[in-house]
Amino acid sequence: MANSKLYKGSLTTIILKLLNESDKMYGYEITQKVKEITKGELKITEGALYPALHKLEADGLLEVEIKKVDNRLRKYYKLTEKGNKETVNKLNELQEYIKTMQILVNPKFGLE
Amino acid sequence: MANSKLYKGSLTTIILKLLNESDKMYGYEITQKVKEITKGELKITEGALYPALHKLEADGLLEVEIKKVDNRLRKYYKLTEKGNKETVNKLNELQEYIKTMQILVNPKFGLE
DNA sequence: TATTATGCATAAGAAAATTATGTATATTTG
DNA sequence: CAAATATACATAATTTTCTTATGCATAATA
Repeated sequence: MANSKLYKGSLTTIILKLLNESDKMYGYEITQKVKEITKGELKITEGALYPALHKLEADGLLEVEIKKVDNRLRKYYKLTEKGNKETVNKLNELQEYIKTMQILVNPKFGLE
Repeated sequence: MANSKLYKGSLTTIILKLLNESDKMYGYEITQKVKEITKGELKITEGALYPALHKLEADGLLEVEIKKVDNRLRKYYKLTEKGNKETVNKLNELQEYIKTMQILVNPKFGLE
């Protein structure tokens, strides 16, 4: 995923947020979008992405629509209502995480 | 560790940073310090902490000094020179991670 | 024509955590 | 004073999440 292990656990948050912005996306599109936005910093591997998408679908956060484009299959994913709520949760957790880590790592943040 | 999975992968960074500030600490002290600083937000479990400390020691980032206090053992850990360098790396990686995630999650950050 | 890009998927293994124990002493509380 | 909690270490089984390695198939490019 990247040179740092910190990304472990954040894939779901990334997927949900991208779908929250883009209405619907397919797997390969997600990998390209992330690569583009992060200027190559972050590359989502298929081995991580597809199982993650399947789990989100199984959990009822995503729904799928299969389309054939240029004779190739695309599985478009979009957020369900439950998925929308979970996106909000995940984004809040990310902000919490960042705040907590900054307190731990930069003690000056804790005082003010 | 916390209600969010995002902390996965950040334990090493936390340990190194705390030792970087405090010169030397023992395991239990680390768990208490983290709980205190984060006001209970983050609780380091022993099952995660001790193996992590042992790995850092095996990798030559920490060195140990055992002391008996009040008839109980304490294993004090402190950073080696290698550990100091790795601390800098880990903190840089954390800043990079935060920056990247903010770009992904808050598109406005990407434009400036 | 061979490689790269597009598009999906899974399986084996590694890494890092959780959860559940285990041992032992010191202190506090009912 | 007995029981519970705090201090202090440790490991083992399991789970989660990722990497690495494949596999299949079509389209576009070199």
